[in-house]
Amino acid sequence: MSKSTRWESKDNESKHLPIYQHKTKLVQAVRDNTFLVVTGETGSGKTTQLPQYLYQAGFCKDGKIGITQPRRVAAITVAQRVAQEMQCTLGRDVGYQVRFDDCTSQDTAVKYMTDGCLLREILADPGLSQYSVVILDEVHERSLNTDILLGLLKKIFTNPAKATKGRSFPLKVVVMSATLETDKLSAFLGDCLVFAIPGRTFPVTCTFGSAVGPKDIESTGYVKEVVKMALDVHTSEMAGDILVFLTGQSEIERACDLLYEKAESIDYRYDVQDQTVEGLLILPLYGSMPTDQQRQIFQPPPPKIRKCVVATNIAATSLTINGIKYIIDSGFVKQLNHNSRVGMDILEVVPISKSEAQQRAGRAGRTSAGKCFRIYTKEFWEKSMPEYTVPEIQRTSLTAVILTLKCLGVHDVIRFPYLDCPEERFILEALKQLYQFDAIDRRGRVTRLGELMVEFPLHPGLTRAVLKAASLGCQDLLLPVAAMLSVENILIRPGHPEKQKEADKKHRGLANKSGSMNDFATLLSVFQSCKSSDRPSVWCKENWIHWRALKSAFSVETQLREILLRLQQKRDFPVETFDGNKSELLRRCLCTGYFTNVARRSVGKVFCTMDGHGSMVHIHPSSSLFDQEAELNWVIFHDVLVTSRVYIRTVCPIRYEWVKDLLPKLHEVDVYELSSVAREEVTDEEMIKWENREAAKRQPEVSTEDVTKKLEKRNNEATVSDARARYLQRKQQRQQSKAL
DNA sequence: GAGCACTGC
Repeated sequence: MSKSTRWESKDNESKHLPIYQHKTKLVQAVRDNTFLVVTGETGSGKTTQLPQYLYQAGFCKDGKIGITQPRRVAAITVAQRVAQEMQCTLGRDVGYQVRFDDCTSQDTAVKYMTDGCLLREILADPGLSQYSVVILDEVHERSLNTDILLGLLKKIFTNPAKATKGRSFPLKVVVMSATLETDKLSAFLGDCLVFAIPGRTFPVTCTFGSAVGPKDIESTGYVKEVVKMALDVHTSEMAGDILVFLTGQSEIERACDLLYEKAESIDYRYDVQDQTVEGLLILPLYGSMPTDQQRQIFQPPPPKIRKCVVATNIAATSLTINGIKYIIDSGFVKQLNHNSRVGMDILEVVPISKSEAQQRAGRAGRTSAGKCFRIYTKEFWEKSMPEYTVPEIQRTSLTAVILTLKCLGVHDVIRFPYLDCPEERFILEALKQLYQFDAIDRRGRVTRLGELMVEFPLHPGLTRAVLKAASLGCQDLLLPVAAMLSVENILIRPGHPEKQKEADKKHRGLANKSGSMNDFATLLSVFQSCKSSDRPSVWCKENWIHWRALKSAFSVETQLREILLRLQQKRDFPVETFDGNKSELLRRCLCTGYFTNVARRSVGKVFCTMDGHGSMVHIHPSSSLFDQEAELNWVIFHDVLVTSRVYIRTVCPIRYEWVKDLLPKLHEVDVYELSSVAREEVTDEEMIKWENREAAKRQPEVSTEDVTKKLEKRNNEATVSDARARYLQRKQQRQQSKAL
């Protein structure tokens, strides 16, 4: 008996899914078209069923079916469910692949994976020769990797030679999305067929409030307002759990405190149609919360108790809580925006988009009809909320992505088919940075170093430092540091002042233990101390270190080490010797990747960045260099944090001589010249002309003193001061509301 | 003198 008939005969609930009646037509549509857009809201069954239909229809005869997801858990859980439905062992016919966890085999025909994994696969096999069907799921979420995949798949078919290279059967591409902007998707893919499948969710009625209007974008009054609304719902609505959307940990904790206070003072004994609600169970939920505490959220509440979860956006897509009937929407979210004018990422509280508001509301209609209470006015909805969230590709630093594209042979990264084009200056900034890191040459072609760099799942600067260390034979110094910098924050700083003091003291102890006033060295020391400890989790607890984060740093370090080993086994891996002072080795390696993040002491405690923006920055108080006056004139830093000031974090003192030869590179390239190079293959003659012109333009040697002075004159760009001003305003409001 | 959401390789 063939496998497919075995599955066909299996009568289960999948036959009752909305997608089931469209099975034949859907399979035919995939057969007849190269591109197909499938839309359907949650509950349509498209993610679990379509791959099975295609399998049964024989699409796996020549190749695999690959389905991408933006999140790891989704890839894993969906694969588990499909394996169960197909009655096969997970990892055989049906499997999944995510970072650190490859559950596939030679036989795997239906493979769920994260979008990042497929992107990595394309790097090794640009024609995706192993696949007969590629399905991109959750495309409406517009994750960076999914957007890039979408462009790459479109591009494959604009070049028929590439599309058929290495394969004897056609590649089919299915793009799955919620019913948003489907016309745009179809148009992008050459007006391809759109197949709509009805969803299976329950209606959610939405009401607007009166608390937050268009003028209140800067207000923090919404914390109080959501609390009031939650209590209203609790005392006047039928049984069913509440989910409140706020923006961050501290707000959530404040809201929970207020809820406890107020809930005790009201009479919440209430009867509605025999369903008695006697109490309220208040649960915070945010990403950095310990995992076991997060698990509590999923427990059904005790009888006659109503659950009220106060969460960040983590509850919008990543975690699904059963039994939610009421949503309270603050209308705000914390969003990381890259600003190319100042070369900084700024985390800001902004109004959500209308589509995001609908997504939040939808969380109330998964098991029965629900209600969504928006605390903002209809006017706020109309005037302050954008239609759609700006896709990640338009608000993030593109350095790593552009390198990936270049390595895939996409020379013209400006005219690459983006569903939504990033601003040109974002692309130019990325090119400039890649040039500064020697990942591409002046003609925009990937260098040998760039080819090595693309293999690492790290920021290119950090990768460059790792590669430098590897060529000097001291990778053991850099690999742990790179791993520690690419996981969640390692040092825990609790909310209570007493515990804060204790944690700070421990952290200062760890910094001193590392022997040098250097935050990177502290990270290395923490990594090594914990690794050699008998009971690492206990050690972490004692030292206020985030054990979950450190564990993932261990995995990252192992992965980086494996990648490096693989690259070193190839023939021409660079080897260098170091004739300086051994104690400087770590810092010297860091300089090769962080010379774009150099700051020089200006006046007093103020430092000035040397990246061409000349931003005024302060050392963050969590740094071991905070308040260290002596001899500290030049530093490199890992990142920037804009709050009440512009702070640099994870800092390390350096000597000017170490970056002297690298710094001119920061001012060498005119991005607009680079843009013309980016657009087209340039002939040798043109290149020579261009280089001559550049050389003529290049100014005579300028001393760094002059550069600094010039830069200090310029204020930080408006966006940074705006962000600071908004931050200060919020802070002031918080203090006022506390005083009241 | 400290106020950072979420996701991914």
